Amino acid sequence: MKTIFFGTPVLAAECLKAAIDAGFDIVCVVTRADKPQGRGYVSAPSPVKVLAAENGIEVFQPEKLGEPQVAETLKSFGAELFLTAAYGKILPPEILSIPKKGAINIHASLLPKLRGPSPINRALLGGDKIGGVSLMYMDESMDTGDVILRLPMEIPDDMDFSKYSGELAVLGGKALKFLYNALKNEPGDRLPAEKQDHTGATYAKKITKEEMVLDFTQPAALNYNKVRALSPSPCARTTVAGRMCKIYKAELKSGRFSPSRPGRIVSADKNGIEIECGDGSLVITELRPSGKNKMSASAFILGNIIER
RNA sequence: CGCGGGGUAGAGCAGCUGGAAGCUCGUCGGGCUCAUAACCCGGAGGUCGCAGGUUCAAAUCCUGCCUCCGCAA
Repeated sequence: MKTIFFGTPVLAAECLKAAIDAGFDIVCVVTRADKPQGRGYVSAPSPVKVLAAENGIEVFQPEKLGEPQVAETLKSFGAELFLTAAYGKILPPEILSIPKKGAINIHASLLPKLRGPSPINRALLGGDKIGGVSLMYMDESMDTGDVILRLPMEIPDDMDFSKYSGELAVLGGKALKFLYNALKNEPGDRLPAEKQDHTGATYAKKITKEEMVLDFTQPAALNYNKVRALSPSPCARTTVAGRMCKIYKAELKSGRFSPSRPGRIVSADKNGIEIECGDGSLVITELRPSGKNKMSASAFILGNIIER
């Protein structure tokens, strides 16, 4: 089944791999144009592009999707299906209408919950107990199309971003496998899909820099969720001993303190750096000071003076 | 040429206005104690990222390189 794949970041690359494994004949990969990024401002290919190159798949990197040439180029591949995963752009109607089997998006939430760019982070930030992936037909707005399949999974309290993404990638692989078989056995072009309940929709907007900073006047649980939702990237931050640090791991500790002073360092020892929050406290166990490597809290304490 | 901070003992750091390599933890040996992640005494462990240069003398100044990281996108 000739398919064109759209995607850019790491997660999309994992989906692409899963799609290849599932049996889709990926004839072309569309990904964002290389742009200068990272330290030194060097132009780097997207993870999807790298993977495509490894598999000998043609890569197409249009600047603007609206231009007629783009649609022409996409048509020239004669693909029956478009598959997207975190491509980052809304496809215009003239492109959506090209493949006869439709354009299907894989999204990391149980739609209509958490539509938008950061469903994974938001699920953890919100302390959701259930998450998953959805397959849907794309329409002209963000994640609002008819849903083909939802695969749910439980989210344990101690799950962090990297773990959750990993598990979602596995689920996504299963979803794609299902999709491949379903399309193969489908006499028509479209699979059965149900409309979303738009009244129950929530939106997972991007994480802002302000949100990454821990706020110790807030309950410890909230800060804990922040740490795990953003680890290992982009990472929750705060200043410890006067240094900006990324916080990779932390533990939750409930309890009350009589002279309530949020942000106070309760203790700093081998077990970590315990900081009082609005309700309970947060024990930082793994962090990275700016300009340094990741280290355990106990190591950090050895060379830094911690004032209570 | 986007901006910036590092690379010193197993770990985390100080020293960097040039002149005997240090701190905390760990580790090893011994001691104390009913006992201890406690305390006391003692020891081992470092080509100061690499390569040049300046100097009587460089971890410390200069040049190049390697490498790790933060910001911004």
